Amino acid sequence: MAHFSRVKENFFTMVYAVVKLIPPGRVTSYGAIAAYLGAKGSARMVGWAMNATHNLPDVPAHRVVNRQGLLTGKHHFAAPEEMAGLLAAEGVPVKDDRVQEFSKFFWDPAVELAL
DNA sequence: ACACTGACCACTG
DNA sequence: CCAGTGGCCAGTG
Repeated sequence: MAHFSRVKENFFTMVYAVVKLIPPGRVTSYGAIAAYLGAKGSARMVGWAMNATHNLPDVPAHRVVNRQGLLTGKHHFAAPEEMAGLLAAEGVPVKDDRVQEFSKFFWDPAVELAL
């Protein structure tokens, strides 16, 4: 499943695929996903892709935060508190819209899905 | 058809 | 060390 680079899929599709693979209780960053997809500078696009998901249940956008562990996308959720709530429910400590011990819960696709 | 923007990140000066 | 800017893709005005 980790051969997205091989396949010429749409960026959005690849982003969705990676996000879907994020295990519960873990979080990753836009940049990490972009880097894994081989598009380092497209971190912005990753967030955009999430926006395109709107509210797809299969795409846990709440597990995707920025490099600082900040819940930058919470504003785009149905309810701003929903993002932090979902993370907290999975065991990820969130305080003041920021993931505590971010490095500890960070899930890097380039490492976890390492080939 | 052009330009700007957007849930970002890393490199320069 | 803080500030500025470039870069990537796609959608919208």
